[in-house]
Amino acid sequence: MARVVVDVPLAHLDRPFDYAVPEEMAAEIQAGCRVRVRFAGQLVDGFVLELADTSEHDGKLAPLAKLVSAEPVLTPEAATLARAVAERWAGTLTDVLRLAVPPRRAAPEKRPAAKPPEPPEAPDPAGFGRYPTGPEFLSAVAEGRPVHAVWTALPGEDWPARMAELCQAALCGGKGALVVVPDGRDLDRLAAAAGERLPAGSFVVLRADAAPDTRYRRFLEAARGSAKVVLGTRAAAYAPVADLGLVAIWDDGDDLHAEPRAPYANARDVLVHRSYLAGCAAVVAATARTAEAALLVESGWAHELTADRATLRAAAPRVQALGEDHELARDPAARTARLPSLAHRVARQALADGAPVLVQVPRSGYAPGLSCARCRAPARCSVCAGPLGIASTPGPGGSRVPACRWCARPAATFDCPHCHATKLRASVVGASRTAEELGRAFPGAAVRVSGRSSGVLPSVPAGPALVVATPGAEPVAEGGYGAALLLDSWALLGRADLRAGEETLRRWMNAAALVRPASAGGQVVVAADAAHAVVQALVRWDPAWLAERELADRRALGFPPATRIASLAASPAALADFLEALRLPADADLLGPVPEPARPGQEGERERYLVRVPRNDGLALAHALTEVQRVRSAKKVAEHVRVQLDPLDLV
DNA sequence: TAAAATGCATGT
DNA sequence: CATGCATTTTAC
Repeated sequence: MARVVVDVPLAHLDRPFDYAVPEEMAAEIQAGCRVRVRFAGQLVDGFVLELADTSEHDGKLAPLAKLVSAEPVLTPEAATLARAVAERWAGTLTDVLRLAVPPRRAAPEKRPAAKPPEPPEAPDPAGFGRYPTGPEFLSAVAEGRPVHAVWTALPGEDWPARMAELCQAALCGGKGALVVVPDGRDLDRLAAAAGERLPAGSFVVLRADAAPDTRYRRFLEAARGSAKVVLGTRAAAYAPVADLGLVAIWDDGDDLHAEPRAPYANARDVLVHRSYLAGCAAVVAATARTAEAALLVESGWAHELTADRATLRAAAPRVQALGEDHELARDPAARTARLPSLAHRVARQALADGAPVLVQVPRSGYAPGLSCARCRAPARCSVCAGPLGIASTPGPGGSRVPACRWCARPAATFDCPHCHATKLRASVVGASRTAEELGRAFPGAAVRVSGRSSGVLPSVPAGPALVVATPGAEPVAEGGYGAALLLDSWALLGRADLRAGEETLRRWMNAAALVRPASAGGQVVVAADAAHAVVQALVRWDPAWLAERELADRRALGFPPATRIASLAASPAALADFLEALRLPADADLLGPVPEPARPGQEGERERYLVRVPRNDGLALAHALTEVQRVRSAKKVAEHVRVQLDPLDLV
């Protein structure tokens, strides 16, 4: 008898069904195999969850229609994890399994399983030598102890190397390891570092954009245990890893870690839960720190893996806020680019030292620019002459106040210096336009652009050049940047988002971490008001302080991670019906409804409710939501209600 | 897409 | 109120 999870999307059928195992399959079949079964008349795909002698079902069992493959691709550990994720995020096991197991390909299965390479030597503890508890942590991982850390990487840290050393520690102790990073570029760096430290064939790289055969082949190498280290992007959080000893995530605040498909689980939370199920070590790592990571520390689940202040001072660049320096550069060339004088001085000095300069600018489209409605000249800040822009999302009260993208000062009124018109119009100013302007401010300097539209550069060589990049697309500079100008203060003011402060510091620090230490002349200029807490956190290089503050603020406001919030989105009628059936936990608050912005492919009015419960009632809330989805699915209600737990876009 | 359950018109 | 046929529902 085989217990099978069938690939149907209906919530009320999200449970195992028992099938008889025909004689001819009995020898080959095992838990984790793909099968096809006749289900309500149709042939559907499924996975064998387990083989058992007796069935709870009291009708007669239908036989399995086909054993698709004898390869056990859904390991018991992955099945348990997927079930837990479905439960916690009020989704179905089937939805999670679609992320967890890549589509089958016949060719890679024919290749014989390779023998796992011999374990490597223990890693050099010097890599983590700058963190007081680093070498100790590394040996705990090697000994297979379930230690948990929030690792705050030093600026300039070669984090791929450190992650590879953690994997090396797990391997030398006979264990496997799993590291999840936000994007393909980070994965390339991590894979290169792993290649230098881990035996050939001991690790695989799982990426969503790989060819289907490649993807399945690498997945099989992990499932068969021939590669005991898995490096990948968010879906790799579910990858099978033999003898899992360590899970790790890099830059947990990056929203690429949030899965956009149901049930919308976040890679950090999946890995934290996985480390609990597997009883293994866990590392939540970043240059900055999220409120969620701060809670892991505060609750005692993780200890801090951080350097002391003296080490930090030696590694960090000098950071200055634009502050009261409103003065435009005296240099005539700089005046045409209208760069604040401090930023201009710092950049010029770095270029003169023969070093590249990083300029972080807002993502185009994220914040459209503004120009004079009459003469179409770009609108400038009256204080620092930076470009004016308008928030892509309305601020508090629904207002859309134009503000400076460099110094973040709001521009309540506009008086065009050329034609004295007072009306503004939207215009698109991308990174390339900024690059052009900057090129004129620094004649002779090479200008390179790295962004989504122009292409993301993985790295730039040493030598004087201006490197204009959007957040998350900053190339690594050989030898480090001499300076960085952070002109993306937009996120601070332009977003009413709950995570705006934390996200701003994350972007700034990820860019500033690529700059040389102050002792080697490294300088950072941030175009924002020095009085702001986020700016202070950057100047003092104290991400833990800001994260604790953020956590306290969210506790005061009743937002995650201090609470758990579910978002329910659908038409008003469907929501009324859903809420009618919903049996909320006792301490739940219902907030809303608010209008939901229309999305492509959706018609009709949509709105959204939020349901808030104390953190400890999160599972009870998820269960209540799942129950309603089951009832609606069984009643064949046509309209789907989108349920998201702890969504990132809370306001 | 197969079997079972249910609905419904028809004839006694 | 059986009977036969069509439609809907179930789901192993």
